[in-house]
Amino acid sequence: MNARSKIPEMIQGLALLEGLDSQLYERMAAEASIQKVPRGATVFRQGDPSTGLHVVIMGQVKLLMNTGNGHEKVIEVLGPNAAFGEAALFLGHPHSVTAEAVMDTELVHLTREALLREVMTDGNFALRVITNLARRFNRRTEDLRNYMLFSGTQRVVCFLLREIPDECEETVVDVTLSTRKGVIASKLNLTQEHFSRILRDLGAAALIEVSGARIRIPDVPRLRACLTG
Amino acid sequence: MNARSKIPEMIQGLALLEGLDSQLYERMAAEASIQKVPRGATVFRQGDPSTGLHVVIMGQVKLLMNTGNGHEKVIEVLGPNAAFGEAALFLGHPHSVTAEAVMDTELVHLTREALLREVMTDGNFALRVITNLARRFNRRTEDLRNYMLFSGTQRVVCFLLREIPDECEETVVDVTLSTRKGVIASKLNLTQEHFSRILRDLGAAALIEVSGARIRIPDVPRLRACLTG
DNA sequence: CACAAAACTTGATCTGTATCAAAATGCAGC
DNA sequence: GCTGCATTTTGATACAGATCAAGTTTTGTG
Repeated sequence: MNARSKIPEMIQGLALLEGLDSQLYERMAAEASIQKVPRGATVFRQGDPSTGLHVVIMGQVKLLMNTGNGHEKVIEVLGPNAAFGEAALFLGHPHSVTAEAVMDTELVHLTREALLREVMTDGNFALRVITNLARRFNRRTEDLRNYMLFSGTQRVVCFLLREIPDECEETVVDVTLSTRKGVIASKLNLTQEHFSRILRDLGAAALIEVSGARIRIPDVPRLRACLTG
Repeated sequence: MNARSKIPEMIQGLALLEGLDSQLYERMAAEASIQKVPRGATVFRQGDPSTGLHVVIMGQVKLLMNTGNGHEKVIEVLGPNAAFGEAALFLGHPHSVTAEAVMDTELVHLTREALLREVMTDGNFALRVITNLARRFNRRTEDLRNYMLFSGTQRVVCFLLREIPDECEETVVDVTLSTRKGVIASKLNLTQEHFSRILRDLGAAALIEVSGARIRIPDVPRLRACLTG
C-alpha cells in the first residue's frame, strides 16, 4: 500500500472537507499529496511562492518570522486538522511567514488549482474555506489585542486558561504544555527568560504548580481573576 | 430621489462586487441599506451580534478594543472601499471589536442572508470574499510582526513609508496624515506622548520634516534604510 | 547507561516605553 | 478675532521586560 492510496481516507477526516460532496473528495484526492516533514525542517519559507494549501495530519507546525539578528518570533503553532497557507494562495502573494515542523509531522498538500476550482464550483466548500480564514483572522485579532492590552504575566495566564479543555468545569486542572517552552514564550512575545520567571512568580503566588511541562492550576477561577483584576 | 434608489449605483463601484454578475447587484441592492454615521458614533460594539457586512463609501471607521481602564486601542483604520465585519458574520460570533466613525461616514450594509446566499451560488463572489478576508488576515499578520519585531521608532517609519502612494518613485515626498495623531499612535501601539517624541527625534535626525499633519520625507531611501539597519 | 546537545532556570544590569503633570498649540463656533 | 475645548508637545520619573552571562536540568542518541 503506497502513500497515494491512503490519501482519500486521510482527507476525509479533515474538518475542512468533512461532510461535503463525495465527488469532491475524489477530485481533491487525485491532486493531493502527502508530505512528511521531519522535526526542524521547513514546509515553506517567507518569500517562497505559494504552491497550495497545507493541512496538518499529525505533528505540529509553527509559523514564524525571522528577526534579522538570527532569532525568530513564532506567530502561531498549528496541530492536527489545522489548515494553513491559504492567505498567500488566494492572494497570489509569496508566503509572508516561514512554516517549520516542531516535531516529525505529516501534512496533506492540496494544489492551488484544485482549491480554486472547488471554491468556484462548490458553495459549501467555499463557505468552509471562508470560515477557516475567518477563524484564523479572529485569532490574529485576539493575539493583537493580547500584545497591545496585556502585560506579559496576563498573556501567560490567558494562554494557560486557553489550554484548559472547553467542557472542563473542574476547579483543579492539570495542563500539559503542548510544545517546548521556548516556542510558547516566543508566541507570547516574551523571551524565554522572562517566560520562565513569570511561571516561577505565578508558582510563588500559589496560582499554579509547575513541574516540567506539567502545570497544575489549583484554582481556575482565582487564576481567571488575574486577567480582570 | 430617496436613499434606496441610490443603492445600485453605490454598490456597483465597490471593489468587492465590481465586475461580477449583473443580476447579483439587483439581488444585493434589494437587501442592502445605507447607514449614515456621524463622527464619534459607533457602527457596532464589541459583543454585539453580527447583522451583516459593512462597506465604507465615504469617511473613516476605526476598529478598536476597550482597555478596561477607560482607554482604547485602535486595531485598524478603514477608508472608502474597505469591507469589515466579515469574520463575525461568517463565524456567527458576536463582534470582537468596536467600530466607530472617526469622521462623518457613510456605509453600505449588506445583510447576512444576502451574503451567505451569494457565496453559495456565485463562485466568483465567494472568491472576492475570500480574497478580501485573506488580505485583511495578511495585514493583521503584518501588524503582529511589527509589534513583535520592531521598536516604536521602526513602527513609525514603517507606517510613514506605507503612507506613500504606491507608484510614487520620488525621493522627496510629502505625506499628510489621514487621521488625528492620537489615533495613529494608538494603532501603532504607542502612547500619544511617545509618538510625538518619535516624530520629533526623526525630525532632529533630518529624516523627516513635521509641520502639523504634513510630513515631508526629504529622502525616502534613507528613511527606508532605518528599517533594515 | 553515559555522554553530548538542547532546553530551561537564575542572577545582574540596562533600555524602551509608560505614566503623570503641565504647558503650548491648533481649531471650531460665536 | 476672541473664547473655549481638543489636540499635541515637553519634561521628569518609574517600571516592565530585554539582554548578557552563567549555571542546571532534561532529552535524545550511540
